Formats: sequence, structure tokens, C-alpha cells
Amino acid sequence: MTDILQSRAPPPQPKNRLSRREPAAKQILEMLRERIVKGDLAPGARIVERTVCAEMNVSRTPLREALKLLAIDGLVQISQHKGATVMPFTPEEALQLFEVLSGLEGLAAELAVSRIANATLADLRAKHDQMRTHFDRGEKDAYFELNSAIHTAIVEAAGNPILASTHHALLLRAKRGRYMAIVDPHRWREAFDEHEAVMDAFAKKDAKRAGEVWRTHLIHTGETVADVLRAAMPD
Amino acid sequence: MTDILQSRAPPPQPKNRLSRREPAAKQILEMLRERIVKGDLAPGARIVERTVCAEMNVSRTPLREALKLLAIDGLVQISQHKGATVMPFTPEEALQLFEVLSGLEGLAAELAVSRIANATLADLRAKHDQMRTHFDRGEKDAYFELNSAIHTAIVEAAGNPILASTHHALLLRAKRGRYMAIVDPHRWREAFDEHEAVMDAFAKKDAKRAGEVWRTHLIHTGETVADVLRAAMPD
DNA sequence: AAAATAAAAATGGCATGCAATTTGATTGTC
DNA sequence: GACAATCAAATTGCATGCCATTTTTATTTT
Repeated sequence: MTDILQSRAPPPQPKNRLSRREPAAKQILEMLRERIVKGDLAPGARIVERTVCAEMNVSRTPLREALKLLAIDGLVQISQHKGATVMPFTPEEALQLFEVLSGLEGLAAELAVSRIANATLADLRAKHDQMRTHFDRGEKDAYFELNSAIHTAIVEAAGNPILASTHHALLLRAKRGRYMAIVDPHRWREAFDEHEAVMDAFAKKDAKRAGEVWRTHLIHTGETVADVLRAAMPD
Repeated sequence: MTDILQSRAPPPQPKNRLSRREPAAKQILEMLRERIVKGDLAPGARIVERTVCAEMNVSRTPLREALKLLAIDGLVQISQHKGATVMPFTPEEALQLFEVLSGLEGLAAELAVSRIANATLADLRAKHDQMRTHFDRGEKDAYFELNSAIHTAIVEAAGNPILASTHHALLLRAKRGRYMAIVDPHRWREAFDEHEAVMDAFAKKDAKRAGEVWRTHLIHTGETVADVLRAAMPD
């Protein structure tokens, strides 16, 4: 490791490193987050400071900062003197996560109905229609992309920044499920129907119904993810 | 302030400092949090690193860590190269905060109705009855104490740790309103009635109604806090 | 007085080193 | 072989020091 440290002093123009484009801490954070979310780092895996420091060629300071933020996000677990490990993602946690998301997004939908601007609603509808196309063609990736965008759009349409940020934080954790969720056709249709129902409620300005439908949608999604996780888990 | 620094070198046995009972960062965090929540540090006030470092006799490292955590909590604002300032607490923010809390606690109430254990429910009722006594006697402090306990108890009865921690984080911010909220008698009665209504819904195992009542209660509380803030603000 | 400029003070973002604590592995003992 | 004692590796929580930026503040200059 001393080699690594030496290798950046001797060079005439030390322009390399990680490049100072972005703070090292942020780069580490994003790198680790992505690897965790994508399942690249297995749940329960230890994250040894020295190792990562050496790999990324940074000191402990930014790494530890990143780890603490990830711990707050619920992606890693830091236990005293045992270091950081990748937080396991269990079916139970998925259910809990989506349960909270249902409360948040259900509220968002309810509020959005009366607060959304016409132009934004039109935009939302456009997204939905485009998503329908992908649904019809069975294009999962494109569908998911728009699906996420729609969920976020509804939350933002509620016009409550605190709601939006709280939602964002939880969604980050929930994304861990996405990469495993190979949707079963029947559930896919059901999910899409729920999206249609919400769009319908928006069109009719039926706030209460929008909220109810959306809450249900989120709960169902949670159950689906939990099922997938259960199926994917050996024990 | 240099006096403070000097005063710890000369002594023979430097046993003081902050005492190493708890991590310095945590002590600073709690100290700052309390002072902000209680309004001891005025909204918008700058928090100068060096000054606080000198006062608390710690280095910048733990202080900056504490500030970052407070920023995540939404109690301080950190702008590039301008440092940390105490986040203002506006009527708008209060409304937003309680709006989100209504989503969270409303969900909690709904879930709790079916998940709460009998013993816990009995405990909850006991708390409520005791609170009624304080209400009748007009004992604000004791009332508020139990009021908080009841809200938290309902959230915990939902049996969802993620919901509980999300709620906890937001409640921390909302507490800033508590210390200014000199309740108007009419609103106080209304609030208490809402508590009664929830207890009633719990008794009848009417989840939906519990959720509705509780959501309304939180929204009303938000409006009350916002009113107080508006009244308390000169501009 | 307004504007331009220079000097000082803060902040951001690290790297490095250290003492205290804890965990784990190694070794020695009964 | 179970159990205790020991020792090395890790981790935590800081302190300290750098250095580049960016305000802020003071000082000059129009």
C-alpha cells in the first residue's frame, strides 16, 4: 500500500488521482451505493476500510464519511468495532419499506390531484401513455424507467419538498429490489392496471380514490418484491 | 476564547475536557440540536466552526461531522464556503412537515389497529386516560408529555421499524414548533377530541377510521403550529 | 462616495498519526 | 480437547496540519 501512496508523489505533474472532478467522498459514496444496490456487493459482506482505501486510493476520512451516509440510508450496517457490512435485504424489510412508501406516495397522490398543474398533468399522462406502449411490447427496461419517473413525478406534483426528500431516501433503499424483480406477467398487468386507475382518478380529480389506489399499488409492489426475494433466497 | 484554550493546559491533571464518557461528536450534536430546537440559537444564525471548536474544546473533525448530521436532519443549512447556519423554521415548513407526518402517522394508526397487542392497547388507553386528567386540569406540560408518548406509541404499535425511524427523524424537526405552541383553548379541545376519536376507533378495531382521524389530527396540528409561527413572526 | 484591490478569515476536503478499545487468532495450560 | 491467557490486526474517534477556494473585511484608488 505504501507503493500506492508513493506512486502519486514522485510524478512530475500529479494530475491523476481520481481526478478532482468531484469530491472523493462523493465518488466513493456513489460507487459503493451502486455496487450495493446492484447486488454486486453481497448482503452481509464486510467492507474493510483499509482495503477500500487502497483500492480507491483515498484516505479513511472520505471513506468513513461515505460509510456513515450509507448507514443512514440503510444500505450498510455499522456495528461497533466490527466495521461496516452490507445490510441484508430481506423480504420483511421489503414489505416494511413499501409499506412506508405506500403511506408517503398515497399521500402524495392525494395531494397531487388538487395541486398538480395542468401542464404537469399532461406530461404525466404522456409518460403513462408511453409506458403503456412499452407494456404492450413487453419492454421491461423501458417500462421500469418510465414507471420510476411516474412515481417520482406524482410525488413531486404534491409540491411538498419534505415529502419528496423523504420519499427519495426510501426509494433508494427500495431500488435494491428492482434488480431482482423479474416480473411475473400476471402481476405486471395488475400493476399496470393500477397505474391506469390512478391516471383515471387524476383525470376525474378524485383525490381520495387516487390516494387509495396508489397506496394499494405500493403495497402490492412490496408483496411482489418480497415474494421474489423469498424465492431467490436459499434459506 | 483563547482563555478557554489556555485554561486546560496549565492544570496538573487534565481530567476534565468533555469527559470521554461519550464521543465528542455525539455530545456536540446533541448540544447543538437542543439549542436549535429550543430556539436558543436563532434561525439564520451562523455557526462558526472555530468559535464552537474553541467553546467545546474539540477539533474541527467531530464538529463538522455533527454539522453534517444536523444538515441531514434539516436543522442546519450548509452552503458552500458560507458555512452552517441555523435553518429557519417557517410556517410553510411546519405545514409541509406535518403533512408528511400525517401520511406516516395515519398509516401507522391504520396498521396499529390490527397489529397492536392487547396489553399495548391497554397501556395506550391508560396513557390516554391520564392525559385526559391533565387536559381537565389544564396542565399543559404534562399533557404534552403524554401527547408525545401517545403519538410515538401508536407509531411503534404499527410494528414497522422503518416507519418508526422515518417518523422519528421528522418528529425531531417538528419539535421546534412545540416550544412556541401556546395552545389556544379551542384548538386544545379539538385536538383532545381527535385523540378520543382515535381511541374509539382503536376500541372498535376500525382501522380505516383510525387512519382518517389521525391524519386529520396531524394536519390540524400542522395548521396550528403554522398559525403560531405566523403570529410569532414580525415580518 | 463608489469602485477596485489587497489582505485576512472561513470553509471544504482531504491525509496522516495516535491512543484506546475490541475482536480474533495463537499459544500455552490443565 | 476444553479453556484461559496472550498478542496481533482492525476499528473507532479524534487531533492536527495542508492547501485550494471562496467569502469577508480592510485598504486604496479613482
